[in-house]
Amino acid sequence: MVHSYANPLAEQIYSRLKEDIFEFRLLPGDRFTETKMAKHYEVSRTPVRDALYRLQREGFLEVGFRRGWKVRNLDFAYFDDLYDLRIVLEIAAVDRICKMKTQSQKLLDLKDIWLVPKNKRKADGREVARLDESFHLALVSAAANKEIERVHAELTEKIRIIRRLDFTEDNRIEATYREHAKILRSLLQRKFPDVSKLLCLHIEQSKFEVRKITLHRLHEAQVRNCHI
Amino acid sequence: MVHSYANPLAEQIYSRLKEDIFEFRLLPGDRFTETKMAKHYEVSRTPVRDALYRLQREGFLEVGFRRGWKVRNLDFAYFDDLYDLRIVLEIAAVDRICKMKTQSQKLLDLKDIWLVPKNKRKADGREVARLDESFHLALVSAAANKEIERVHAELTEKIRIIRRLDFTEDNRIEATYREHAKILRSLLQRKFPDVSKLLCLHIEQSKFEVRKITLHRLHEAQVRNCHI
DNA sequence: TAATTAAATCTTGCATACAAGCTTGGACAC
DNA sequence: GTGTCCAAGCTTGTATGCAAGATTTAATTA
Repeated sequence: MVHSYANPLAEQIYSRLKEDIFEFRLLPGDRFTETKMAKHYEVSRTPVRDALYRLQREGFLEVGFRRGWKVRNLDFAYFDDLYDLRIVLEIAAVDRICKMKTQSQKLLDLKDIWLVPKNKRKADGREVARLDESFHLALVSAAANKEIERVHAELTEKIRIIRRLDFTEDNRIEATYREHAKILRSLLQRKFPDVSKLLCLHIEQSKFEVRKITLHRLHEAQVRNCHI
Repeated sequence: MVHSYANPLAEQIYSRLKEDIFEFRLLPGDRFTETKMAKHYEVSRTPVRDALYRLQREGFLEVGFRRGWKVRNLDFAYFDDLYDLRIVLEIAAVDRICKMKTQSQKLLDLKDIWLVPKNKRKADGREVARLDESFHLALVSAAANKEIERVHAELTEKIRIIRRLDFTEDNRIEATYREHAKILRSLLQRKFPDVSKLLCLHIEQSKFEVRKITLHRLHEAQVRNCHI
């Protein structure tokens, strides 16, 4: 029951749809039908439906009974709740880590990425965005609770659409390196109160910055892109 | 996009399947096929598939590529992780509640159920199990974060299958009333350190008791029930 | 002109047909 | 007796047909 991949086509459509949403090729508020999507991706309605319902459960889409599909609008109250949940989970993770007897290898590996001289830092926004996600996922993974990890990973997917925008300005990239370094150093010394405070501020700051940027970028995308 | 219920049949099959799993009519480890389930519920494979995949993503079932379905085995490491996540979320909830300016009505309503004289308490296990769930859901709901609430509600569904068993013994029902009363009183006085400690112990204790009972009950069910 | 209504169209929900590929059982070789 | 290989049968993945009901459009009436 371990080997074998399930629903190859449905999986593929799921990924492509999600990417279209993330890249703002499908814009918040856009309406469409299953038949149109099936035509667009050149498959039948069945795998499209599977993908759509999965994305609906994950909160990216809405569906009305015989009334078609709609990309969910960006809702800052929703993202605020997600960021607050993220703080809860990551603080819980570092709490658990600080109480552990042995240092997790996953944390030590992070040193090679975040505790490096300035000239070895990455400068590309997309890459730093990916590294930032990996950093926080690794923190939670090191806490050794699969369910916390799973929920945190799902949450990470949900905020990615706006979180990426935090790395489109150089000073934000620098701030990320600075703050991750401080968090990591404190964590390796197991100073829970310090880590806790630093992490909380770090996430709150990111939440704030992203909110500033998002509306602007969304408007850009609306002007630039051709809809599907 | 608000009115209208989606997929009536699929929804119904989902509920019936879940109930069959919860009531141990479908036992952990049981294998079955989509066609058999469709015959059993007298519908086509389509709504059955929708329900099955939903239950798979929720962690109740496993599916192999063209190899059939299987009810997931009870895994105590999994439930331990869920209980730990539950502690994290509920502690976070009471933390938020203690920091609020005004008292939530949802909490005040709980007084009528849990702060009552002994002769007004419920004695039926199933009913107390329901009330216990409502108590903890209400705590988290009062914390005013929809995403924490959603994750906690999903988690509640996942542990229900074994959590119910905690209320099959009278002394456990009494302990629940006693502990809920203490938690509620401390919470209404916003004594976070007290609530935090009481809640943590309460959930840990429940986790421990349930673990003791589950294997025994599961064995009983295996002997008693006819499989689907 | 505005409101109402009825028909046509659209969209999803469910049933079913077919195909790809996994599993199993038996024949066969050694 | 044991291991290998092939074929038949299952089981799911995908495509498609049809029906219920929601939406839209246009005609009709006040």
